[in-house]
Amino acid sequence: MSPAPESPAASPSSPLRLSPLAQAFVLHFGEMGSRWGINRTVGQIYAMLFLADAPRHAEDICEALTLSRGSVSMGLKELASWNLVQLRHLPGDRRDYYETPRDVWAIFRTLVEERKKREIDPTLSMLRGLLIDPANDPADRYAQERIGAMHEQIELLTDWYAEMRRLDNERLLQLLRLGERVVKALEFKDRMLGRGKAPAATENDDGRT
Amino acid sequence: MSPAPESPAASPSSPLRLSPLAQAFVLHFGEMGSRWGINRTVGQIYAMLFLADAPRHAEDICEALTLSRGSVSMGLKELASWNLVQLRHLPGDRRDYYETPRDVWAIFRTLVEERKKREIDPTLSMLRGLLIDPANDPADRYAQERIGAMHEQIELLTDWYAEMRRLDNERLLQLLRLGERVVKALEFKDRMLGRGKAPAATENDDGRT
DNA sequence: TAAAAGTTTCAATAATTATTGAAATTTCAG
DNA sequence: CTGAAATTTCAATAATTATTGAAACTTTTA
Repeated sequence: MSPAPESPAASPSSPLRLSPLAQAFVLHFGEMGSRWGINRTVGQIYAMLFLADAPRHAEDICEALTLSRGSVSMGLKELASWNLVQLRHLPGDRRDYYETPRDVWAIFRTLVEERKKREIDPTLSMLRGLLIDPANDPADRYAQERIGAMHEQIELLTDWYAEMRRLDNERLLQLLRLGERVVKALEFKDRMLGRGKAPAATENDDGRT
Repeated sequence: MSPAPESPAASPSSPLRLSPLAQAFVLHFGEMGSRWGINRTVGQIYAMLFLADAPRHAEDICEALTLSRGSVSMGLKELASWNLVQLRHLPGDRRDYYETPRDVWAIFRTLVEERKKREIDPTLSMLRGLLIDPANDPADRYAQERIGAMHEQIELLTDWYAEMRRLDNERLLQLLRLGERVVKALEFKDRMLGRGKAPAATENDDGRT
């Protein structure tokens, strides 16, 4: 038994302490948070819920991560806005319980979708706006070309993404596993069409002229 | 004419003022910076260089964006660490000039590569570390399963990415344009193999039980 | 309808991150 | 070498963002 002298009969069933494994996982997510565009609190809450074998309520989270009630509430709100947590209710308990989707594919899809919404879509519409602006100064020809090229590229990618999004998990998996063979097929087709393109190994990318 | 009473003969050839088009573009990149994990200064410097029809030196950037010399130096250093700017030199001028790669595909590749390095690789090795840790408490069985699932998924994606990275621009383009047809082929193959999977349209994703 | 149990908000404050500009450093021509 | 022209560093400060916790709010039950 661990002789932890904490409020003895405080919470009937909550696992106040995280295992060392969970602890390490949670801390990493907290640290990475800033690189992923979320804050430490949000990263930790997500990590904890991801590992939990059952939905958790806010008080559980406060205790396990030693965060204030307010922080947890805001963190959960943010995770909800990312569609990364779902609300659950237990019979005979009116507290809000939270869990993360258990399907890692679903999580991945959600992340990509949300990042697209926040990081790409606004830029895409800004670019469109600039390109159709009637106040087109011919002196800006070069800049307009550059903006057009950027717009075209992003649109190509988002169109492809829209296509891929329609696939279910199983087909997406098939496609990923096909990876190498898709490349081979393209190279073959290319050769058949007579284009003598080189094998395109790890491209020489250094800055020399 | 705009009667801007600024140092009349200050810099001989530098285009101090950005056009309204460039201005809008630069401001947007500054604002989006925080969502992309860079700061406003860095976003603005990149945007300005992206639109420039020739390499620019630091002083140019200071004037065009009204930033301090120090900020610009640090911003350029950061962009260099992302491989998003290249150093250039003009004959008879010992100042450092900077430009962005003009190929939008190269930029895209660089961005993906760098984000992977910073946002995914560290997590992947952390997960590996946790999974092979000899101090495996059997009580953590569920958490270990979850961590394993996450690791597997990320590895699947990074392996696929490694495959795709080997393609040259032209083949990547082909692949993107193929998008829809790849899906069709998979669906067809599936049907031939007797699996009666439904058409898998925009998945029903709402949180109801 | 009131009390209880829970959740959210938000102003204050802590912590972090960005920016400046003066000083140190580097580079190169003479 | 020396001095001028450029770049970089870094301590100070400004700006932003995260976190807390008390008060306001909501929902449910008695």
